[in-house]
Amino acid sequence: MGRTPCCDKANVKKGPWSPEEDAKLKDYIQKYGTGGNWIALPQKIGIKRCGKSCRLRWLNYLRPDIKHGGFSEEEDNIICSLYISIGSRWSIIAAQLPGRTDNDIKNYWNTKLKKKLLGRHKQTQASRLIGSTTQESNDVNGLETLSNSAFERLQLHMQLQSLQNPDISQGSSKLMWPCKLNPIQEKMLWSLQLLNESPNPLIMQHVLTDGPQNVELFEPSYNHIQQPSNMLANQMNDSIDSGLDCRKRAGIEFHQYLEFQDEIDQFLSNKGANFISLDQAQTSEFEYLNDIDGAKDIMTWWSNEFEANSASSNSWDSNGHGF
DNA sequence: AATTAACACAACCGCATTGGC
DNA sequence: CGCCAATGCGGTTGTGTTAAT
Repeated sequence: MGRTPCCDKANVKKGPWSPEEDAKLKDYIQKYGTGGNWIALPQKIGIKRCGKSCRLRWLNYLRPDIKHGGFSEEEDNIICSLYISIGSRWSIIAAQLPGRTDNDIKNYWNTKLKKKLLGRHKQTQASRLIGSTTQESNDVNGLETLSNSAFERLQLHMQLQSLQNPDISQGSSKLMWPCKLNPIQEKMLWSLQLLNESPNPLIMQHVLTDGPQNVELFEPSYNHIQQPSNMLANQMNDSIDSGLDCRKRAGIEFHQYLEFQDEIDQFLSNKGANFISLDQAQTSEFEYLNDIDGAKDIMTWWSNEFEANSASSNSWDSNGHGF
């Protein structure tokens, strides 16, 4: 049973490509092209490789005009902007960066850029909670497990906003979400948490007590959704509910959350990059992303700020640019 | 100098999508 | 319209290199 393999695994070489294999593949494709059939290509060339492997090697390494490493600041900005807008659609992001491959950008994001933009912030959040209660510390750990593309995008978005309005992020007693979230962010949190199989109880408390009235701003499309009660939020303090139980008790169907996700994706697509005309009603919330240059300016400043602060590990905290 | 940890990048895997029949 | 092979794509793993101890 199961899937039929694309090639005879037993007679196929795996692992790093040798210079000879590279030369054979490159020469053949440059002379004759792929012939529209990657599966048959290895046999024609006389190398013991899977067709998919040949395709990957060509696209990611051997193809002419491929750039490796040395990402410029402008490329960083584009990657960040697009990641916030569309998430981990690496092929689309790569299409905006001539000479870059999706694999290269993905690796660059996962190993460098993400850490640069998110990793340090998480560390900052955790350090702020030193001295907090055990329950609160557990909540931070829970937040780590929450990390996914959408959540990272939300974090990036919030960070950009807090840079835009640093005053907003100060002076609140909220533990994890000290800044006032704009309605779409509230909605994203609400949606993400309820979709999550293991929602973070602290965030749930926030979104269930503070979120609903903000979410209502986005009506009428969600008038049909019964708002979760504050009692439910209190219960989250006592025990960690599964996301499914929570959804069930909130009286919300799964497809309604998917609508949330779609709307959020659509919203971010409209606001993050300047590819689609802006929705007038929501423009004021994301004016700083209305043009790509504005986003670039912020990202450039942010990147410089990070570099300037990276020498001393504590200085970042004192700047008040966090949540 | 040896060992271990962290990092960067190449390559693989398997699911989703596409297109021909 | 459904089936199936080829291709595309994103997540994950493997491997080589460098830094730290």
